[in-house]
Amino acid sequence: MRLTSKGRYAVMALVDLARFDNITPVSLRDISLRQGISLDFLEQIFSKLRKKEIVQSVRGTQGGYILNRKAKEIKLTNIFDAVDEKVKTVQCKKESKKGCNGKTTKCLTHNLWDELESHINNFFEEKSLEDLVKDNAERRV
Amino acid sequence: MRLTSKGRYAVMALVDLARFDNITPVSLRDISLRQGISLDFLEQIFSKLRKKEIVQSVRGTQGGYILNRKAKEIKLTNIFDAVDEKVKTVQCKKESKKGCNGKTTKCLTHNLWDELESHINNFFEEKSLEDLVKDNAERRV
DNA sequence: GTGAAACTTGACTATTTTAGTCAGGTATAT
DNA sequence: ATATACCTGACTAAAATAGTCAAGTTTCAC
Repeated sequence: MRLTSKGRYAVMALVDLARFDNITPVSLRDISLRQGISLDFLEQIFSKLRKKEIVQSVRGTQGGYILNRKAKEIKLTNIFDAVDEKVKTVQCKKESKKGCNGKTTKCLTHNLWDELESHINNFFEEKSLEDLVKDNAERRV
Repeated sequence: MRLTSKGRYAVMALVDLARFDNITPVSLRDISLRQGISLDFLEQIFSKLRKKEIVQSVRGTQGGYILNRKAKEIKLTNIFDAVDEKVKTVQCKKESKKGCNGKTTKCLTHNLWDELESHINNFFEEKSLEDLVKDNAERRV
């Protein structure tokens, strides 16, 4: 079970972005340099974040991105959802050969995986960008 | 973030195995048929489970595998550990370019990933094979 | 109005991981 | 003996990952 770079980078970049005043746009180039993430890759990620209205773009010189909502209102869930980072524990298809369709007939461990998925998603639903920025500020004191 | 088949199969197979009396060995062929898992793949998995002393093998005709410990004492952690299913949330290397070594200088989100890892591992440490078998028996009533 | 900075988009690709397969064994109950 | 079942290691096709690359468009600063 591992987290993909796309998901990890998305969060890293947004925490970086959220540290600023949210009025002056921050360029991806700066984030790229600070976080050591490829600029091209960041562009892919931010394109998705913008489509899901997590960030707003400002084009042209001095442009960049700013948060589209308050840091408090952006949960990890929203970020992961935007970049298609999903928690997948089961593989049972609608028409499984072993009769597991997730409803009437479940495989021996179906409940377990559902539980695990919820457990992880709960974590993502509770954490906001604000939490992360604060946690960081404290550690720097 | 997804669970690999190896980890999922290992748990499925062990739950299947744990339903029996733990005296008569259960053959991989049977598990393979019941759970729809390739026999060759199961052999790989059980080889690892045996090395970590989670199951015991009985060779020859009428042979198979039995649990090497009580179902209560086998936690998901043990199973995942045996088949090298690891929870990996960070990628920070000892000598990262951005100075994150996980100790003195941490990247902005290092704590978060550590927390997430613990959160998931807690789940695995609490669940035992016995829990899973019981949960299943109840649902069948 | 002309650069340069920065966002925008889509296609492409090398590498790694996954999820097995395959081919040979060895042990033992009947 | 022989069939059943464990045992081992090497191999491989397919999918996912982690980007790169190329060709734009927009807008600020001068």
